[in-house]
Amino acid sequence: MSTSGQPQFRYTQTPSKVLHLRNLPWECTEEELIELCKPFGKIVNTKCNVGANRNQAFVEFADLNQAIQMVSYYASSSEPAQVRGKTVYIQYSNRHEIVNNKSPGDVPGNVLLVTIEGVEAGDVSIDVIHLVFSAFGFVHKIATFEKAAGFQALIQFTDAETASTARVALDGRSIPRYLLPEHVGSCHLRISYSAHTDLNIKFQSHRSRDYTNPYLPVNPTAIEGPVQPAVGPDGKKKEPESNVLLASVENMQYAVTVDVLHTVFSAFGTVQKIAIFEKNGGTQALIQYPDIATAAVAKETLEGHCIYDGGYCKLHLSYSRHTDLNVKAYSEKSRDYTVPDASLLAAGQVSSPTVWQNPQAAPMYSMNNYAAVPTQVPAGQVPAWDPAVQAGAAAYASVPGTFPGQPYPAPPVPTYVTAAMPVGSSSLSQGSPLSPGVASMPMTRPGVQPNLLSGGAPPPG
DNA sequence: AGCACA
Repeated sequence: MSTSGQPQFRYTQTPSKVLHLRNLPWECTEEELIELCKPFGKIVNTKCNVGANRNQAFVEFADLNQAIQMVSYYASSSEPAQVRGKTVYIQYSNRHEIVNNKSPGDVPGNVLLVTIEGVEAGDVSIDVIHLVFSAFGFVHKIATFEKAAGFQALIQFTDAETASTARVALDGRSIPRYLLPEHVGSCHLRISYSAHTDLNIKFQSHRSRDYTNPYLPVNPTAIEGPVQPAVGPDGKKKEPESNVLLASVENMQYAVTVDVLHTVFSAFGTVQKIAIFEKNGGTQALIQYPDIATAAVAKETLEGHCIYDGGYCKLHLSYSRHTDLNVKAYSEKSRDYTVPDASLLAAGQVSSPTVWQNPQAAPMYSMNNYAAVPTQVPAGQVPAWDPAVQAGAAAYASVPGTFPGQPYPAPPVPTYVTAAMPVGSSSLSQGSPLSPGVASMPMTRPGVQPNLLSGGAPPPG
């Protein structure tokens, strides 16, 4: 029994720089946590929304005495520690440092990632989002998209302070009912920070806005409506043509790289951009041509054909909804051949480990949100053929413009297969012919000759 | 209201 008047705890009471806080409101943000604790000392780390109910948190002070100050203060205070009116219980943690803190979404920035729970994309208009967030400061840009996590929006403010204010005020709150369709029940906002600092908005559309640039063109495809209008004149379902092709790769026994795709699709004209991504367990790619006509020819010619003999890497092509991909100029999974000094980029980025950004941000854009969002291709494995990539990159520096509008191509032969490479028939050979590294790159087994488009025309010669 | 994550 106790006669000391001090509360007895089942858990250790050894003082620690780290305090364990319980009974927090589940909406409690790091900012609120810091507000509560910083009068007692310098906070070097936090971890909030911990536990099944997300109602616990840890705060680490720079100095043990500061933690003791806080515990002592509230031990004798008549006013309990409170967050949002809830009494918060504070004790020493049984650990002495916070480890593994700070998921990327906790790192403050001027762009917020807002997840709107319990709604579909059509339920909350971009204007409503704009209205709600404009209460805290000038909203520069908004990009919205749908992910497995739900309907999400990136909101760009002027600075991290404004973003933080909005986050503190709105995280865990709901958009007012009168701004929503009647059928929407609750719609809580979950807000974290994005790693982005400046969104790349290409069009004003139902899914993205740039309020700093009223003259930004309206996207003719995006304005049509939510998803896939795709009805032909006869009322039959028909995907609208596009200069961007969506390729899905079936039976992918061999690596289908940006370089391979570039070689294959360049047979029909200038390939401007390529992005590779995973979807539903399969590999897909977006290939951007300058115009629909070129894309149409490529689509008709390549559909159902295989990149390699033996039925490997069979291509299925459709038109993408995108018209202009927003991809990294040079990454493992994407290429922008319209960037003038792609070779410099390549040289710089291939050797730079900082190419990959915030891994948490990546999944949100990794599927097919290339149009409205600064694309981050998910960090993949280091390619086994990395040296070949660099060799290939060198070759590609001369690629833009090397197929000047060649509208109806020669039969697509495997330009990267040494035996079949139409040297001299393509300006690819000028100055920097495809290196042996590129030529052999797709081969994972020496016994199998990549033979583009089996069933197509035989290679010349 | 009672100790994270790997």
